[in-house]
Amino acid sequence: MVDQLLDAALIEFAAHGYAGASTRAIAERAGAHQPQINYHFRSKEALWQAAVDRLFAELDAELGATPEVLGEDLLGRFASFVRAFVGFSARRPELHRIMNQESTADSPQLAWVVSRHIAPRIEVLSVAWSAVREAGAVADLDPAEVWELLIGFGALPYANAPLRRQLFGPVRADDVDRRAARLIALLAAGP
Amino acid sequence: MVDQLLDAALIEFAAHGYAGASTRAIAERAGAHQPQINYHFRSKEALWQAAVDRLFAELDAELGATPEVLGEDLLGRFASFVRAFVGFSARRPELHRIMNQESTADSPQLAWVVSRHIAPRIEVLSVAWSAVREAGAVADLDPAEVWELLIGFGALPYANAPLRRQLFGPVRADDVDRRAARLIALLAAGP
DNA sequence: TCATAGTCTGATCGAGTGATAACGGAAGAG
DNA sequence: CTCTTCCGTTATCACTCGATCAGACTATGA
Repeated sequence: MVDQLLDAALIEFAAHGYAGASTRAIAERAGAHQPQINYHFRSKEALWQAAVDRLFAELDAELGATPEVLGEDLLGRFASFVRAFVGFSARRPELHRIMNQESTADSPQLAWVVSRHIAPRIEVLSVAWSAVREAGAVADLDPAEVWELLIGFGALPYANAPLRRQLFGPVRADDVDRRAARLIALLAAGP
Repeated sequence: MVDQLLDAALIEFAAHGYAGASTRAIAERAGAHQPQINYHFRSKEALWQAAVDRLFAELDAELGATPEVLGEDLLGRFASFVRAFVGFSARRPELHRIMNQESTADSPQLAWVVSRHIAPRIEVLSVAWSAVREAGAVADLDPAEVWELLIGFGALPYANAPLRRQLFGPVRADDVDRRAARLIALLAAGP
């Protein structure tokens, strides 16, 4: 039941934001009753944190499972990372939906997720990108710009899938591959 | 008073989403009492629509005021448009905050804003981009990808300014110019 | 068989939500 | 002066929110 509640919570929080999602809707989606949320988790906020924790754990599992071809060059490794990231963003749009919802104003939720999840990953990305850049394999962008391109072009279209579908119709079958390739070329060649 | 209510509504809706923003908070921010919202507008939804309408009117005013150098080439005109768009997104982050909030799930609000505001502008952008591309001045991207780069790289960092500030500190003075230049180079050279 | 721990259920709490009605006052027209 | 119209204020409506509680159900083990 804990897992069903976390699944339902992710969908509801991603769709309506922290304030807009109701514990009753989450419970109903999970096939449970509303007080079970306060039984298995202390509060709505604790449920939100648990759901976000699990989501980032999924992300790490997917990125860590990147097949690292032995001896592959730095750029090849970075390209694998980009492909995995785009794939995860398409399969699990909830992560960036929640982040976009909570990044519009300073809030305890934003401070919590930044210090616990985002900032450490920015650090890792910065180190990795500096290494690739010093090897001369990619464009002259700072880590912040790389981050912005990853999120803005690699994840946002999936986070805003309902809008995108209304504008451009159903997504192509090779959408993820095509987007990852474009993104890698963008980061390699640069503007 | 109508203008103060619209200003306050934009800030609250952008920060907390349609469901999460309360009419009392909007009224208090505007220095008014809550029933005045239902007096000047029919309902919370009508207030939201009026605020969004005014926001898109501001966007049109800014984009329409783009200084069009006589005889300037197609790419130059498109570059001016990009600069104006990035500048507006930085000065008025509420637009993309609201769009990101409402694009995470199908809703009456999303359908309304798409048919009334987004779809027509997509149409204009597509025609303009096709003209620039056929002139061979820019990269081989479809309009959907251009749209995604404009929003994802040109607007999202400002929509998520609270997150961005926590991660990368205060923004540089030349942030808008720098971003617009990068974006123009990206669209001109392509991946 | 009984006791215990873990989980679920229904009822209910106070607080906050959008919306409405009744009333008051200010300004302009006749 | 009086009537009318516009706008603001107060009070209150029914509803939903997150949270809490007592009691019921289930399973395990002594």
